[in-house]
This record gives sequence, C-alpha cells and structure tokens, in this order.
Amino acid sequence: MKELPVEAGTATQVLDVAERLVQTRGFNGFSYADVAAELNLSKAALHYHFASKADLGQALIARYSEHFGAALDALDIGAECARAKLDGYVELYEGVLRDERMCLCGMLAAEHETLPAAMRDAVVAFFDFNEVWLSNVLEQGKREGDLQFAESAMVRARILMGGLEGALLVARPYADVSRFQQIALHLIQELEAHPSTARNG
Amino acid sequence: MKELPVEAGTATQVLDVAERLVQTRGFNGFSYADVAAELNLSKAALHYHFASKADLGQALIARYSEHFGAALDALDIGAECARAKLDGYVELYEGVLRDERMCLCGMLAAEHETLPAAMRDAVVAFFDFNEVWLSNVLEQGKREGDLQFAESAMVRARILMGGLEGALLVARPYADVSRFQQIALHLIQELEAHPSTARNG
DNA sequence: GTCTATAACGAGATAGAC
DNA sequence: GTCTATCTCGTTATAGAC
Repeated sequence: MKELPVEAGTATQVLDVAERLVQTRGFNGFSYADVAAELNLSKAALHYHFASKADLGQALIARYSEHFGAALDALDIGAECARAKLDGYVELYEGVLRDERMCLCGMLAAEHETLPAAMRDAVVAFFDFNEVWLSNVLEQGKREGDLQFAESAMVRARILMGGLEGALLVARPYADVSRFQQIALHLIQELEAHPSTARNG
Repeated sequence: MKELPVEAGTATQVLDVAERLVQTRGFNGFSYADVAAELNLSKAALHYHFASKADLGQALIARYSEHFGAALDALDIGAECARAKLDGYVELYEGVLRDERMCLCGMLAAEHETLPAAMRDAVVAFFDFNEVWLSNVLEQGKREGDLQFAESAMVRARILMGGLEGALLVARPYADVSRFQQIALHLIQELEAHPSTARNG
C-alpha cells in the first residue's frame, strides 16, 4: 500500500526542482549547483540519485511523459465529448504557461541538438504519443459529429500540437496568458462543426 | 559605394558562425571557443570584436532583425497580393528549417529567462514587428478580397506567427520539413477567401 | 586586429568519510 | 543518503606583446 506523500523523497524533490529549472531556463541553463542550493543539499548528494545530468534529464522526460499521459487518460475517462477533451488538452498547456514555464519537451526540442541521444528519442516519443492521442480524439469528434476538419486526423493533430507549443513559446517572453488563449481559442473553434457545412444534417 | 563582399570582415564571419550556433544549439549551448575554433581565431580576438557574449547576442538579434525586415520589405515590393506576401513569409521560415535551424528569436524566446535584459527586449521587438507586418498584410488581403478571417488582424497575425514558430520547433527534432509544410499550408489555406462564404459576392 | 597567457569562476563528476 | 574535499575541464573575460 502506498503512503501519502506527506514528505516527498529526495529524488522526487530533485526532479521537481530540476523540472522547473529546465522548463524555465532550459537544460543547458541550469546546473546541479542550482538544484542543490535550492534543496540545501550538496552536489554530491544529487549525483547519488542521478549519476549524470543526462540521467537526470532522461528521468525528467520519463516522469513528465507519465504525468502527461495520466492527465490524458483522465480526460479520456472524464470528458463527455471530443470537444471537451480538446478543451482539457488546451488547459494542460495553459497551466504550464500560468506557471511561467515552457512545455518541458518543447524546451528540449529547441535544445535537441545539444542533448544526449536517449533524451532526444524520449522527446520525440513524447510528441508522438501526444499526436496519437489528439488524432484519436479528432477521429472521435468527427465520428460523433461535433468536430470537423479537412486534413487527416494525424495532420490536424500536428497542427494543434505545433500551434499550442508555438503559442507557449511566444507568449512566455510577454508574460501574457491572453496571447496563448487567443491562439488556443482559434485552434479549437476552427474545429467546431457548423450546421451549415456539416455532412448530412 | 559598397564593395562586393568577396571576403567578409572578421566581425561578419563571427556573426555568421555565432548565428548558426545559436539557431541550432541555443545561446547557452555554444561558447566563444566554438566560434574561435571554426574560424581559426583565438578567443581573445573574438572579445576584440564583441567584448562580451551579451554584446554578441545583441548584435546577432539586431542583424537578424535587419535581414528579416529587409526580406519583408522585398515582399512588400515584389509580391503582387497579400496571399503572395504570406507565401513569401512562410518560405522565410521554411528556409530556416531547411538549414536545420530554429528561428533565432524563437530559440531565444525559449531561453529568454536566462538572457540579459537588452536581449530579451530585442527578442520581443522582433516578434512585435513581425506581428505588425503580418497584421498589415492581413488587412490588405481582407480589403482586396483574397483573404478572410474572423478575428482582428493583430490576433490573426499572432496565430500565424505562433503557428509557424511552433511548427519549426516541433519539426526540427524530426528533421522533417514536410511536418512544417503541413502546418504552414493549413495556416495559409484557412485564410483563403471562399466564394461561398465571402461578403457580398 | 590578432596573438599567448592567464585569471577567475562554475560546470559535471568522483573518492572516501560519516 | 549525505557530506567535504577535490579533480578536471570549460567558461567568460582580461593583460599585454606583436
């Protein structure tokens, strides 16, 4: 039986701090010293939990992907229609921005040429599973008649994800959530099925 | 009278190499040593031309913005309609990706929290002038009847620019230009005026 | 304008005590 | 599991010769 996380283990605390640092400063923009200082640990203690920075990076992507996947599972269970799932998906991104962060994998995508191969692969895998999930939601929405789009569901999924990543990227230097919201609203609304153009009433 | 750039000055060569390194590895992902090695110069020689890395960074954004602005001026003169200007704008981004690069300011936007204030301001100014140019093109297209959109021209400009930046960001780890093209095509096509929905025939 | 040399610092990482 | 101490290397930057 799992205990309540009254006090998170050190490894978890390290991941929490490192995750925030990567999402705000980039993988090349933070150091073990930064994490250690924030947790009042020594650098050596960090190396005990994550032998190398590359290991820490892989662990960060793995956990982020798990958490994101769990959030998508929750949407699959809780949301009543495809449109509601998309709203939930957008809110995940908006939450990241409200926290003054970039998507972890969006940040790492920018730095991808400097990353160890394992991290690069994990970033691509993150995008892949996002696209597959979105693609399924889009297919559902089309099937059920509350979403419409001309492209394949996979291409439309790429348009959505790319649009949201770009909206985060540009909105952050402005520290302006409404910039993100304007773009996100458009991406959702252009998928709405309008009676006048829908197939067969 | 300007001379032909048969042999570019050292400062220009430094900017060329540094620009490519920032666009591929990020501002925190390259060093003076990298640039010096590539040009067979000493690090000290670089410091003669650009006293600090922050100075080099500012010079990079300034030159990139000038070049980009000149390209937009050329589109204003050469393109026959708003739609053609947008095509040209998209091609600028596609050229960056074909060179296996990220937009300089898109990359710096990701790293913005780690940048000197002057660089941060210059990045935002780059986005601002892009949005103003796009907004004017969109207004022109609406006026002349070959573009249509529901939002304000400024909001639509943000949708376009954010979409293209995001398309670059995600396409690059895949090293797949078609990923970018799919998104860019959608962004342009959704602006096309269709007779069935256009105002007053 | 470019060099060698070096300063001053911070990075990632390791050894070994507790 | 965390520490101190240390190593090695790379970083930005400067001094002063050529």
